[in-house]
Amino acid sequence: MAKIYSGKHITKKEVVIEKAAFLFKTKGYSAASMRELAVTLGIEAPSLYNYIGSKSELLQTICIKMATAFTVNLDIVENTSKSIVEKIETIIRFHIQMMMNNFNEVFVANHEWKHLKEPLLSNFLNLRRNYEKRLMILIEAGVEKKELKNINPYVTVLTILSAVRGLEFWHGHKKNVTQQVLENDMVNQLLNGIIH
Amino acid sequence: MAKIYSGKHITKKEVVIEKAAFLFKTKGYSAASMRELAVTLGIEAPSLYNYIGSKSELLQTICIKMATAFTVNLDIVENTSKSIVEKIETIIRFHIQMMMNNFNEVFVANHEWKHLKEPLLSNFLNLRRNYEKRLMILIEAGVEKKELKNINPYVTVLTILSAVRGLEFWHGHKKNVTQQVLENDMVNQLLNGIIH
DNA sequence: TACAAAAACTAATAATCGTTAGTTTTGTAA
DNA sequence: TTACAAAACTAACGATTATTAGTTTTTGTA
Repeated sequence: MAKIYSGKHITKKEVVIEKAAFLFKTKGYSAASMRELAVTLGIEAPSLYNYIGSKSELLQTICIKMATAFTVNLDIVENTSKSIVEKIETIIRFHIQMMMNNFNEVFVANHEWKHLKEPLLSNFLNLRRNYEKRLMILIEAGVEKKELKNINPYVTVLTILSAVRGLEFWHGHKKNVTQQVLENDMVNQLLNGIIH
Repeated sequence: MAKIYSGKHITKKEVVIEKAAFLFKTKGYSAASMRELAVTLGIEAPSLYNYIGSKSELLQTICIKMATAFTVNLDIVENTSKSIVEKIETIIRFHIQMMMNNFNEVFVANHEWKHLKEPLLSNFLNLRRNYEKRLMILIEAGVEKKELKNINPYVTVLTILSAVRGLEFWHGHKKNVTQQVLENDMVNQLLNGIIH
């Protein structure tokens, strides 16, 4: 049993997924070839099929894994006794941390989901829609309790998710700002604005 | 001279670019085929080359056109006598309007630029970097004049641009919110925050 | 050391890609 | 009506794609 990689209980299939995420992020799903993926693993392309079923299965795994991670976190946050504002802040910080620690996979889920095949495409979009809906309900509750201004919940969710998603650009400019400053300032701008 | 389309002084090449932008947005640059583009124009693929030089030329045209549009707008805003906050608001609103009126092309420039070939890739990235830098200088001036809080200019620019970019998701949910509400609420959240 | 399974390989498939060459059709202007 | 150019066509190219089949090598275990 030749191992292409060995370390910290990680299965070989997981290594393939990891490298695939990097490749899909870098070149885009369609432009990324199985031959190129194989090279990064030091094997020939057909050998990949000892670990995976198909190229699109790789994309599926990545996308569903990320969607599930965010959903699970939301489950947890919803069941805490924090204030609405604190809950929102917690969620924003989770997004930022996911962006830091699972950059490639988050990026792929954000950018390449459109290449998913049915029925997984619908599956993924449903997960995302439900997630957004639950965030909107949270915002609405905040408005009701006067914790938040009387703003449109949809626009608010859209703005928050988009801003956080934009951290993909920061990834190339880490020198400019530390992660702590970034996290705090972004949370601050989204919750408190920038005007003095 | 058979015309594939005729209307409002638009050249045939411009129609090709328009349809290409839609296709690149929908399927992604790599997954979009010239044969498919040709079908949307009612011609065969080789006939496209009567109007354009190559597939990648189409992407180039779209990306540079958008980058230039934003730069030109910034030139104009910088030379007005508005306050810093007003300038930022004007820029945000321009981004939102571009997202509305040139959705396909803005989307492509935002998502598919990585498939540009050198030296146009560097060219495009330079335009974008310069744009961001000028926005940062604007923010810094705002902090200096005490118009803005003492926030990190880089994070602020990142947050604003990302939030505005996220309007691509709104495009599929127009029913939920009118453009006016969206524009006002987003400007408001970015400048004033959401906390009461 | 022998055996079985895991994991690599080579060779080849059918499909699709952007693009070129060469030819025919179409439309306009003289 | 004739002539020319624009714009369409068909046929085909070489390259690349994901994937399969079949075979050999490697590896862990008995």
